[in-house]
Amino acid sequence: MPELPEVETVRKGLLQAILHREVKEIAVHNPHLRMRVPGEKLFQWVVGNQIVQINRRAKYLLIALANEVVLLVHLGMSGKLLVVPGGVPVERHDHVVFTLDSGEQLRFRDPRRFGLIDVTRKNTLSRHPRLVHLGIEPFSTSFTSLFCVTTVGQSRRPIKNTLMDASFVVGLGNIYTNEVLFEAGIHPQRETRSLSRQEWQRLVDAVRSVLTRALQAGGTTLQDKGFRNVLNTGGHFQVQLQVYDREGEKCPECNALIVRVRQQGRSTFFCPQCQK
DNA sequence: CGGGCGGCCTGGAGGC
DNA sequence: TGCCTCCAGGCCGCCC
Repeated sequence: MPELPEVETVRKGLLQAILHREVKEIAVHNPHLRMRVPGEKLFQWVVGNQIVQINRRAKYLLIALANEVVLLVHLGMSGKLLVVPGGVPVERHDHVVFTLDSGEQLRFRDPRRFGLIDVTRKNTLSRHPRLVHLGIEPFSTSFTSLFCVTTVGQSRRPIKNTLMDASFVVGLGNIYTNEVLFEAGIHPQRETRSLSRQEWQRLVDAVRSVLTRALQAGGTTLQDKGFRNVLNTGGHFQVQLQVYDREGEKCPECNALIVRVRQQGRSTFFCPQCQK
């Protein structure tokens, strides 16, 4: 669900909607997210401060305030950050509501509560326990085939598991990992250490290309309940998906039937003809 | 210590 | 119509 393109889409929406706004009020309706929402700290550190920057690290949104405090938000599976006009009734899963000086509200809505909200000081942000183990950003110029060979080139895990491991490279979830492997023509169950330098290059290129196109499409929204941006509208990349959620359909390249297997407890989709 | 896997959580889909 | 089971999946903690 929210992978890098979705989180980045939300970030762009937040830049338009809430940059330079001041947080006037915070209401925590349900603190029971993946990690307990630190209500007291939010009230003391966030209320009365202006939003001065909105960044992203991996799938975390980092909302920086004028007092050198940073709000961390992770959308988990079903989390949304919505910007709504004042006066709109709060819904059942609006767990945390930030009221801004414009009168609008920023709402964290998350039916499954896999999301996370935390607050930390800017000078210790990089040592935050949720950020400290994260791997490389896929759009970093340091993310090269040589980097991949050096860091995970000896691993015996299936390549799909490696790509989804955020301590290696961040931002890829199940949907985009399937698409990346298809674009690179690599079988998801290949042993990581069996990849040639050329295949790693195809993977690195495919990661950037798939993520770029998904971002241009505003992310992937598979069902009614799926991903939404801050204005509560969906993305369009689902129509460009080549293999994900297309079991039994024809491969767009060779017309072979797309296969689904279970890997790492997750659905894996691939073309048995094109992906070697 | 690399890495596999269970559990968290709810709503929707499908079977009967 | 209603009850049940299964499934979706990011990430952490547990354990081999």
